Amino acid sequence: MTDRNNTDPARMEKIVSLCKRRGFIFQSAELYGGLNGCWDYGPIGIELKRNVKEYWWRKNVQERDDIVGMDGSILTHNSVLVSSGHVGGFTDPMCDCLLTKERFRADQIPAQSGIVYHYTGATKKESDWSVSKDYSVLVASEKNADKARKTAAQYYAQLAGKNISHKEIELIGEHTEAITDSISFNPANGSLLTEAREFNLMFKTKIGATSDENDPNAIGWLRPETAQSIFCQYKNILDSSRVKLPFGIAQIGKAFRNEINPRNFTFRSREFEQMEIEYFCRPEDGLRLTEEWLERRLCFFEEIGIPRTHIHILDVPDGERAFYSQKTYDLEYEFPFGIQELEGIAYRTDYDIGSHQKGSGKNLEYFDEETHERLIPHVVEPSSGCDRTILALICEAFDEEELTDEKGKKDIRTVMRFHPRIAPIKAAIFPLLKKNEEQVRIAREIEKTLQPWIHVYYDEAGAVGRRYRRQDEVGTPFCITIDFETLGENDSTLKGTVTIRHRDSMKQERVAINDLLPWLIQRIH
RNA sequence: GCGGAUGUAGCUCAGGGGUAGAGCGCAACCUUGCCAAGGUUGAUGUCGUGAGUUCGAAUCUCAUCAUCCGCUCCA
Repeated sequence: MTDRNNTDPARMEKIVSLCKRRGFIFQSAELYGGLNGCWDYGPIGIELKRNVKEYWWRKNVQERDDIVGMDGSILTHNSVLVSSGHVGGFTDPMCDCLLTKERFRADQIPAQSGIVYHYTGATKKESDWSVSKDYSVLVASEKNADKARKTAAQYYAQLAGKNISHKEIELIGEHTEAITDSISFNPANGSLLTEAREFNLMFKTKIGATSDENDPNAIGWLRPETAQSIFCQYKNILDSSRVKLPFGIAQIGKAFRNEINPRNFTFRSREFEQMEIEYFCRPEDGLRLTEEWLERRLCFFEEIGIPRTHIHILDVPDGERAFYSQKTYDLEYEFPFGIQELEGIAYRTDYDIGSHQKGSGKNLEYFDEETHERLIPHVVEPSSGCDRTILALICEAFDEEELTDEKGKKDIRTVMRFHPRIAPIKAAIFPLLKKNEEQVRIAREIEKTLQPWIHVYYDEAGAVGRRYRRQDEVGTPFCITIDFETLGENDSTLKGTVTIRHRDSMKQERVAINDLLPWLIQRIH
């Protein structure tokens, strides 16, 4: 098994740098110092992202009879997220140890009893430094008074500054108190913890110009996941689309989480895009369909250029899954900053539709025409992080190839080895020499012919070798060069053909201009 | 949120209380008959932002924002 902590920061830095240099990804509001956890896609990056989203949509909606699409609003009704459990449960009450600064989940601290030593402040011996700040230490009994005093002195020594020893601290206002079942103290050292603070990971907003702070109807949220709008519209889609169990609803869209600590380039962002399917089924089919979706999703990643050998399948064990999930697979990718989740495939049982039936008071049961049975559908959810997929594709594609020319000179070629079907630019078109009017004319004609069908790029600047290398850095799989053979010089049988240079092998072949479009479409579809 | 580091041209980075630097890249022209870095010319920076110290700050101090590393977190 690969070391989960095997990281390569230097490689990641090169990737981030290339992303900026070539217009894949920029930091949001960089002009103003940057907005933490937000990123913008540039001209090349957006093409890559569109290609991935369009391919996902094609495979999961257009090429299937049993899945339909939707696009829900980002602003979300308060009740939706109350019913789903996000308003109450999407928070982590956290507190910090005042002495070690270690962080704890407030709800996971064991209750403790003992004697608390309270202090109101401290002074430093033989100096005029003093501080009046309350602090307390919990110890098992009064026999541990020395330990309590030492811990308190360490705390105040820290406040006094660097290089101050706890032995130089004189404590003020000591008094004791017996206490039972307290969760205010660090179990490891007895130090007082900070007050538990709620970290709600959702962005809250007010709806309406004259909204009242206290009116629950005026509270709105930016959705923390796209799934809830699907669950809320499940009944409308059922009634309007003539779908029958099992069926799916697919959605691609933005979601927002106020992450405590955005990290690792676009991997953990506060604003991100999800590609989700909620696949509704009968209870007895849930586990089987979870396995089917796992396989289908692995195929998808393979088809866009991430081989399944590069994906780690994590069968999330009991106790680590969300409470409603009976089975969850995490698909993880080996990023240069570590192995991290790309997609989750979760069997969510009837939790979602059940919660909204309960929360709304409306009947959301499915009526089976054949068996005359009413049931709450179960849900299998393949949920993919779009931006994470893009980042994985960029990391997977990035390559620095060492070349040696015939004179023995070494050279590094930076090349993005995207699968042609997701490559931002499918083909670049070059006249061999921009001074040759006939070559330029034909190149422009080819550009016009291909443009309605595929994304192409025309370039005539500098030597053709340099233009090839420029395209390598944005991952263009094919370069079309209009040369002297195209004009019929040297060999009249080659008239009307062009050179196609392959990105990965750098090999060349000749293709007739009239065959170009089908030749390309066959390779990029 | 805590601790450490960093922030100077598009990228990578050097420098350093008194005129803003290099390489690559970019633009134009020349050259170029197929894999970048040959020639000539050129553009680009409030030295992350704000405040303080100073006759003078890109340089020193503080704050702030952002990025990276380590913790923590990721229903």
